[in-house]
Amino acid sequence: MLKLAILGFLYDRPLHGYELRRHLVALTGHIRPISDGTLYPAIKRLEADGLLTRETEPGTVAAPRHTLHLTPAGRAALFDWLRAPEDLDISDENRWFTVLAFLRHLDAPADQAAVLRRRLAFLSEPASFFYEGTRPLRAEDITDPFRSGVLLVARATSQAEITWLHDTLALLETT
Amino acid sequence: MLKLAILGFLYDRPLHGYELRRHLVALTGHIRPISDGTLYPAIKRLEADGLLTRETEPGTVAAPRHTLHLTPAGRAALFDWLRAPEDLDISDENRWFTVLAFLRHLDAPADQAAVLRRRLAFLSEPASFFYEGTRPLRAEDITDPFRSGVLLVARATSQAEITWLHDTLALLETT
DNA sequence: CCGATATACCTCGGGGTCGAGGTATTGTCG
DNA sequence: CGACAATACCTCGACCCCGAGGTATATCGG
Repeated sequence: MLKLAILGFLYDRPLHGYELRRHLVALTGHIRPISDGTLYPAIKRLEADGLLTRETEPGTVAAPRHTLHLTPAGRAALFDWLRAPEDLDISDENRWFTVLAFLRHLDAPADQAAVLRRRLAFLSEPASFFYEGTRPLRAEDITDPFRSGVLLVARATSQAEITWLHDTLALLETT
Repeated sequence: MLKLAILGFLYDRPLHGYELRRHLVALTGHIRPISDGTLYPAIKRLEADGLLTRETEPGTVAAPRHTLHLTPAGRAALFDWLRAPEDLDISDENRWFTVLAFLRHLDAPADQAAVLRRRLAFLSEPASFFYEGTRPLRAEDITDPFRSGVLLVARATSQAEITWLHDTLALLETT
């Protein structure tokens, strides 16, 4: 997740940790803040896996900076992930948004469309949120205003996204 | 998160682990599946903290069941959490939905309204998802269809939820 | 009566995340 | 000139989650 967001940002241009952090904060930070204790070990792991290299430059503003460059293996890992996201990347909105943020890096519109279709399939599945004993509750049966809020918002979200998915899939097919 | 969902479900009625699991799967399982290796240790932790007790009953259908009962301390912990959710519970949609699923357990409408207002404040904050170098990008500046999809869906979601929040807050004030 | 399935629970290792804390440099304001 | 903020990076322990695997009982079809 974090791992792939890092690769995605570095694909555009080499960054040093602090800049990378700003990008990550913009992408998901308002939802779920990202701490140094998460970011720097993640960078180390990626370096250890050979997906990126660090080049130390004398600090232009402050302490010496480690500019991070994606390796060919790093680019390959990014493409692999984008072509075949895990189920969690499809179902969890936060992760899904991260996939979308970098999906343009895939060059084949057919590959992009395939990913969008997986999300569409997921959103089209009926989901029941609540149970009364063993019986799943329908939206109409729920009297609690907060729980019906959950259903209302969830449905509005899927509707908006399904519409967008159809539009974008149509657009990809004309390409 | 999981912890509080467990307390929330047990508040309604005592359940054994397997039933609890079904409830949890219905609530968030289609987004993010919950594994045994997560659930049972969580139950153990709650028991160790004195928030629930386990009563072993001879299995009615299969293996002996451990029926889980909320203790007074468990009920108190649930109320504390609902009255003052963490920032992450407010900002992360998955967690927020869990808060909403159990918010009816608070008996004071003023307390419920205060929680809804925190979510409203969060959704009203302007958020920029993407940067070009150091400059935050506006929705109009984004040409990538996938990234503009992120913005479009995010905006549709907040709009729907803001409307619902206003309606529900009005409803709570008449009570 | 055998195997499959559903019920029901548990452990363990690997791995990721977090917050708290630490180090060091440069620029800015009073 | 001294304090402070911003830049820039790093470590550590605590904690939580996950998947893989294991145990055991009841029921039902063939």
